[in-house]
Amino acid sequence: MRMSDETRVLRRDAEHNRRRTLAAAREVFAARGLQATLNDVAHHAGLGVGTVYRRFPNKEALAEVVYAAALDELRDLARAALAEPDAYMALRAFLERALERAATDRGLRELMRQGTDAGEQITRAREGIMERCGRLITRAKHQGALRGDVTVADFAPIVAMIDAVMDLPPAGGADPPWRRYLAVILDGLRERPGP
Amino acid sequence: MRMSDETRVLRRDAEHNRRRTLAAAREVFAARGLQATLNDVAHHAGLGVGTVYRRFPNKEALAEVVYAAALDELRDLARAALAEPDAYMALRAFLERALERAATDRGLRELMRQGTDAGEQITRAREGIMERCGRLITRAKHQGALRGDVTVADFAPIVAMIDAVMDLPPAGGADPPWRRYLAVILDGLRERPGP
DNA sequence: ACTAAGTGGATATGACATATCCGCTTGTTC
DNA sequence: GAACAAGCGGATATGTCATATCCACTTAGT
Repeated sequence: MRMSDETRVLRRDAEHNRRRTLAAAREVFAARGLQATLNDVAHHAGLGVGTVYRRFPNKEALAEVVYAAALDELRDLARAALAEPDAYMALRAFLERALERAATDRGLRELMRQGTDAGEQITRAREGIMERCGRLITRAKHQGALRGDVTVADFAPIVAMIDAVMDLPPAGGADPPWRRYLAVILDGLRERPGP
Repeated sequence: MRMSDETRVLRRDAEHNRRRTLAAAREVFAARGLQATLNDVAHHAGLGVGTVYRRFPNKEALAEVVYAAALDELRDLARAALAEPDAYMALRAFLERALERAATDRGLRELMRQGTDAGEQITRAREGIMERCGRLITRAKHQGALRGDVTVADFAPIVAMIDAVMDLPPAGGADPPWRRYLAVILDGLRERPGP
């Protein structure tokens, strides 16, 4: 009985190059987004294109390996947020952390944005995140912290809006503008004491 | 003395096709954005590619003719807003109208977004809009309607954020979601009575 | 009827990404 | 240390796509 292709033990140099490929992919995707080519990744890793294609059938498969863990982390973050007593503060903290992670990684952002094509694992992680954030929102409403008209459907648009503004450079020495806009939006969605 | 090329009188059929080209360009750019090809435009107009290239040297020139008037209108709208007594309400009304116009026209949106390449006239119109909105914002602050930390620099990001969310379909029979998000953001930037 | 102007669309051009192929090198095994 | 499977590199085939031109043919205007 022979091992399946996926788990076959690689020759030492091959394993080394696989790691180099993944590290390079992380950097390149983070800096230039998923539209970077496998040639870019290969050269950034100091390898030939053929070497990369020997390990990964195409860019999507590589991206899946690179980002599966990252998305799982975010999902765990969302799960942890559900344990907090104050749902509004938990949601806010989660968004800040998740977006902070996204701020330094164009590829991650593109993956979160696009509903389609991303692989099985990625899709499942994203659904997990959505589901938990939905529950956070519902609880925050019941706790009277969010306006009654806020729903899960607002989650993706909020992320999209901040995403649109994420590349703005931090003015002066302060932190980047997107944090302020996130605060504005979340603030705008708070329940206000009636007049 | 002969007329310059720009104002030369076209043969009747040529003039007719020029108009058809412009009309087709308006529709195609509005629906698919500026990345639509001149081939698309030509065929949508029922013309050959060559015919379009005879009148317009390239896509940018065509886009300039198509959108110069539209941007001038927006600039006039901004100018009119400056005449209103309540600067905050004027700004809000202007944004609603301008974005409403943009909502039905991808090409217009792309033109407003990209700082670069757009032609002379377009650039000037956009600068005119920015300048007037800057003054509106300043006045709204002095009138105590906007928070002290709001500046002209917030204008482009606000537009970008709404733009990111503009293609969301109107849920149910209501009006499109971007209006609500614009309201949320503007509301979040209002000066609040101290605690 | 003559001709300058206009027309269509096949096609040249050039950019670019994906993926493969194969002669050569290297790690591993016995 | 020989033999060989595994791995490597990168030139190149392939495919896609947008831009822009060219020229044989048609038509408006006089």
